[in-house]
Amino acid sequence: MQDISETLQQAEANCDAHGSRLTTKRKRVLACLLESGRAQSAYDLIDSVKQSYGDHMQPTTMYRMLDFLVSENLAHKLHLANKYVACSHITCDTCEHSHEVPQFLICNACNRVDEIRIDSELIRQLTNNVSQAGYTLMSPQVELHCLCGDCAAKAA
Amino acid sequence: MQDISETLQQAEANCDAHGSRLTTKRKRVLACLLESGRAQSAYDLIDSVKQSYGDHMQPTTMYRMLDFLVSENLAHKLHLANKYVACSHITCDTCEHSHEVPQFLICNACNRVDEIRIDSELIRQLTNNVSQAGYTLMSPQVELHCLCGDCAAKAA
DNA sequence: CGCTAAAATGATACAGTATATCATTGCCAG
DNA sequence: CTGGCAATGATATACTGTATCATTTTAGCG
Repeated sequence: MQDISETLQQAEANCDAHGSRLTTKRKRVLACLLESGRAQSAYDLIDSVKQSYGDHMQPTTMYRMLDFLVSENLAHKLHLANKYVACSHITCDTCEHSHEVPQFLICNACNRVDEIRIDSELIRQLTNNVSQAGYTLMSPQVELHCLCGDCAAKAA
Repeated sequence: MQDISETLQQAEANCDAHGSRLTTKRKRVLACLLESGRAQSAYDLIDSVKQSYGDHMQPTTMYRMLDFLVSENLAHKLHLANKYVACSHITCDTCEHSHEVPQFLICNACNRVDEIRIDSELIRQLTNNVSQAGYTLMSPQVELHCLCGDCAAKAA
């Protein structure tokens, strides 16, 4: 597990590299996402930021922060859960991962999220299914409702 | 394309077979889903039922109807879109399909939905990914944001 | 430096999705 | 025919997300 402030620095560097700005507020939201390591709703994050920094953000503001982070590939929106999660590849040097199709495993119980890479052959088959059915894939992101190891153990 | 009233009869028979009841209201909701052939939100369906039958259902009621239909495998909830769609396998004689992992292709533009079967080898790989990451799959349902052929043609 | 345009943020209101809770009705087994 | 359970009604409210317009901050430029 990487140091969070280090990750934030890297994120800022990534933004600088193509002329966008990781402002204080944006950084706070990202920091909260990184610290929790879990998926959080926009409203969860409003609470987190308030808690950690005493900064009360309006919903509109929070959604703007999140849109920015997602557009910069610093975070992902999980549509299945209506929550957001930090990208697990921020500190990778290149953008080689950003062009892969991510597969998200979302723990229904504790909102822990693991972002794993899908085998490219598997993606090929999925998209093949899609085009055979006459559809075009828009946002190739696979999300699955799961139970993480810890929560499965507790439940048993 | 199968006749809708025939599908409804089959659905009722399926319910009877294990002692649950496809009441008038439940049947109306299912009929609306079948007629449209598209994904509809709970509130869309309230309008549809009102339109077709003059029956005004409260949100609470509609969500109960939908929970029932989903639990009977007569409909599916599409979490990506927060919408509901009729199961495309109601009229299959056995429940052989219900144990497969469905893959839903959702048209972002017109909400048309196709439910296709995923190759079992592909499922094996997906679930393999999941268990290697220490997770247990809860609701194995793959949903993908797409554009259907018609809408892609219009957009061009 | 001071101006200006664009980017970022603030503030208010509201639309859309979903659930909690308690009351009432209808059905059928004994 | 009645007691209990399944189904539905009714009201309120919580959660998720967006529209709109105002204000502040920043970067670039003469």
